[in-house]
Amino acid sequence: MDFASVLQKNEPHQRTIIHIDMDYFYAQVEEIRDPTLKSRPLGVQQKNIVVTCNYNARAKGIKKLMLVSEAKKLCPDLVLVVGEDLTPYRQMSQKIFEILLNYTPLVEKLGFDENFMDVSALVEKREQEKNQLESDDIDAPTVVGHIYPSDGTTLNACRCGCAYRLALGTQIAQEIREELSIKLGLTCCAGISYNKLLAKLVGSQYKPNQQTVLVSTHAEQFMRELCDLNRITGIGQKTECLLLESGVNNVEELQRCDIDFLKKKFGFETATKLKDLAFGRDNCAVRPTGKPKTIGLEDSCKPISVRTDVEERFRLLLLRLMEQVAEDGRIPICIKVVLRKFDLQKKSSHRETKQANILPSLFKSYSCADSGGPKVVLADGAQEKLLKIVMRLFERVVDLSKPFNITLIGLAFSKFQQRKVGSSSIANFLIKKTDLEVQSITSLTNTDVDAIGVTVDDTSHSTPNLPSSDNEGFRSSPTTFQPSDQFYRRRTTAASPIPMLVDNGSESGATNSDFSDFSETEVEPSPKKSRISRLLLNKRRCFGNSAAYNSPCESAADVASPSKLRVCDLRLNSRDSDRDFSMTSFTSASPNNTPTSPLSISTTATTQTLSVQTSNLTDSLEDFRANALVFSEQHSMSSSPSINNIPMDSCTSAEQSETNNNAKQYTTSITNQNTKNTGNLANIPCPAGVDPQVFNELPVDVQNELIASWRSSLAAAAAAVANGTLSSLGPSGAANASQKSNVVNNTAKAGGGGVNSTATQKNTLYRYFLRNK
DNA sequence: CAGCTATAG
DNA sequence: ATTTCTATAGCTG
Repeated sequence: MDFASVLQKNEPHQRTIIHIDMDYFYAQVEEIRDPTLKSRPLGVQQKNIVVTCNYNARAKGIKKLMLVSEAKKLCPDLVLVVGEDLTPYRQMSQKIFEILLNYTPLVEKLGFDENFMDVSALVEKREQEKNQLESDDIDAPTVVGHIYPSDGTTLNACRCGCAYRLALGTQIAQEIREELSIKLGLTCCAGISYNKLLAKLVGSQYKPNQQTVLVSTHAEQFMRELCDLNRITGIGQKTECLLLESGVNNVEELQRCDIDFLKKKFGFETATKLKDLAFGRDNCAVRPTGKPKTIGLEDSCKPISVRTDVEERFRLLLLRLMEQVAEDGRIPICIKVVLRKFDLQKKSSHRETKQANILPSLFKSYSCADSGGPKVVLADGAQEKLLKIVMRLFERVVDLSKPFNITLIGLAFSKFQQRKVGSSSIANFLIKKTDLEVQSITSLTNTDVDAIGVTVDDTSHSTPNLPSSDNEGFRSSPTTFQPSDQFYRRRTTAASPIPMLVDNGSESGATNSDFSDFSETEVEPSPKKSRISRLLLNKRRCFGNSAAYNSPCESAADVASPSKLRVCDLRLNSRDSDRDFSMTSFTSASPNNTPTSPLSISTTATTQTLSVQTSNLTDSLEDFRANALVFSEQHSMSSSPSINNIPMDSCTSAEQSETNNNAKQYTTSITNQNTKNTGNLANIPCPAGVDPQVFNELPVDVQNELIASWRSSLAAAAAAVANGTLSSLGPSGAANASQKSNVVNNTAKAGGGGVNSTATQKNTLYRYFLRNK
């Protein structure tokens, strides 16, 4: 018995999969919104297309994706409902999804109107219940709905017991369909089989509002009878074309054809996959659908050739998009524009996209009394900032000095942060996964924020705003400290004993696109990270600290200082982190150290700092030192001090901590900001904003160079103020008549960032050593 | 990583 | 032949 069940687990038929496919989904939703439509031929219209229609309309010959003009000809009394805003369909889709989740957590959405469910566990439970009855009731369970093939074959062909399980599956499918009908008034089809591919395909055998089951013994035949290759999910137009070119015309020929022949044409992976598909083999799991990775909108349109029209479209898209983001509750840190240019040569599916990272501070998050968790809205003024970013991305696709025609405009948010509270919070992450101990949540003075003239928004959970500049809102990895990406990456760099602090250095925080977004104000190209790293490494070697350099932290530039973490940034990506946490066994942490949730912390008025202590601190000492440098570098461009805020004598004793090569000295205080320890000071004056600790460790020649570049930086800033210099911005080349005003407008808007960009745009040594102040 | 293509509904 | 409005996975530089 045990042996048999082990064998059974290795059978490819052990699972019970149900595919649920709503009938003519959009049209059904519209029928619910207006029940009088049920008795009439109904089509749902997007632009000039009838994207779907009910069965009354189908009876008149209306097909999916038919032109409106054509449909009207076929059926003059066709009722058309515009369905370009997908909100009602999205909401209904969500209701369906939630009902399905009551049967099993293993529900995977495929579009708005289809779902896969792995009901194996439910089936097994019912099997056991039946066995416990010990009655005469050992007959196979009644099969509900259609059986493939339709020749009266019974469901007992396979010895592994899959027929029995699938019969139970048909009962479950029936229950699901009934519930959807009663609770939502929706009809659907269901396919029941032992894998996703077959469940999906067999479900459409009988439509609408019916269900069909398929057992393994007839899978091959079933696939063969599909005939058309593109009926197989996974074989799209391109692949079908290639197969047809190769002389493979239908499923049967794909089943028969030489695998080596396929391998030559498609490579090993694809060839094997194609063969498997042809025979109905598919072992891929039902992957539970979580929060979306992107939230986007797009709008096709008749050619647009004026910048302001484009901007207006983007504004509307952004507002609509924010409704979804609000509902979602996560803060996105990347925005992408999607454009289709009118181009007869290229296919209409051809799209160009540009994306940019954005600051979380553009959003405000608040908890909502109503059920659904936190909501996210745009921060004050964020709409205009985002729109500016969007238009700049637009201008990277479209050369405004030439005529253009845009036929599709899209906007999408991605890279979502997620609030995590409780067991998966970041502080627990620190406690459990590392040797770190959360010592205290100390209040960091927000003078560094105030000093640069920014008001901190007490009421929001958003991060403090960065100084006002034309680039405000951009999130640029190399210039702005944002820990979240590093958290994402940390998931895959598990080796480090201190995941918070160490990155394996393989990934650069800087990205080309980030910098090209900045390039309009940053005259110099972005500093090469490797250059900084090498510079730092060399400095270390001067001090003979090579041992510390053999630590997992290879690249100083990739390290983030935990002492600089803003608690409100401590959000993890939802699903990924959930998975990682759940799959990692932790030793339990002291409950007393269970931290306040990031949410509540960040509501307080001051910026917060996580102060941490590590037991093997000596090993990471060098990391911390490196952090000081790196963070300064990251911080300098986005929060470059205005001239008024550079204290000429800032290297006073209070600001400086002791110069000491002994690592243990660091254990008392990692965050220099909180250090009361004034220590003995080096004689060399330290440039403003540079960590004296760091400064003092530099070779004399570098110190001198640093001071020199500091002075020149001051001079530049002074000059900028004196001249009222504005940053040069953007392409202001010859504009044709219709776009001239746009260009002027564009230039006028460039004013914001003047001093900053001039003062620190030089790629000076000083900039790299600016401290986080 | 950024951007594109293929895929699916 | 190809359209609409999404969303994801995977490839490439």
